[in-house]
Amino acid sequence: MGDTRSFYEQVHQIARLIPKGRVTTYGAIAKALGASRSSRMVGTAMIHAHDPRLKVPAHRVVNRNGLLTGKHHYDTQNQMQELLENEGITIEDDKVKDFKKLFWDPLTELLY
DNA sequence: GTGTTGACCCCAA
DNA sequence: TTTGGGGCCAACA
Repeated sequence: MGDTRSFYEQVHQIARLIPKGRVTTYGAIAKALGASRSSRMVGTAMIHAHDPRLKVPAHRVVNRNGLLTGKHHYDTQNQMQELLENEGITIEDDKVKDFKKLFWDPLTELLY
């Protein structure tokens, strides 16, 4: 409300809060911003987040099934997977193993 | 002001 | 189980 920052910038701020070794979803970020129907925009915001100066862990954002839908936007086919595995996450078939356990919901985990 | 584009999501069959 | 179609809306041309 009355926020003049771009939607992308707001998405980036939330994404920076995702703990190492955890993941969240496009939809969850959208919901946390009060724009639950704008999940596609969250994905678009991740394309802009590719700039390392922004320090946005875009690899920790996956779709609602734990699928690595954004992997094609990285330099190599398995870079996203490697980044996650470096944080202790196991990937099977382009999906996050134990997704439910590793899922970090900005709404329930942030404000309590 | 209009049209197009998506790193999505939901639901029906 | 897997597909396919419709809806969504911020940003950009």
